[in-house]
Amino acid sequence: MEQKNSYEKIYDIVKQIPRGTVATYGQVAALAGNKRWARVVGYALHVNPDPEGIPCYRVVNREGRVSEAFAFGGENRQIGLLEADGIEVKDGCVDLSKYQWRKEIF
DNA sequence: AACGTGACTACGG
DNA sequence: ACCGTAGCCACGT
Repeated sequence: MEQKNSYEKIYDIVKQIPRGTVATYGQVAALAGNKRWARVVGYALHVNPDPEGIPCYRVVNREGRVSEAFAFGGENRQIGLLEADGIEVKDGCVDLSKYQWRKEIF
């Protein structure tokens, strides 16, 4: 018995985010099936059962701002990982215009 | 079963 | 342009 498609789908989307790219909650939610899942996406990442397989640090809000209540390691950890991916982070902000994943399809 | 909360987004004033 | 409120979905108490 599997958990459920909802969260699994969200995790699958996040896992598919290519290196050096970021995605917004709304985008992940839209790709998962419903844009209104933005909050659910946040919760799904909050429970983050596999932080090593699910790069939740590549998921940012609509502003391109990273989460304040980041879970595994701290926000500083997320910024470090993003920079390691080749993403420029400014005060916890990412330039979505340059790094947002497949924003074209949006 | 119902209310409240939350890593969100969008619209209105 | 900024701040406040509304909408949506899932989970915990």
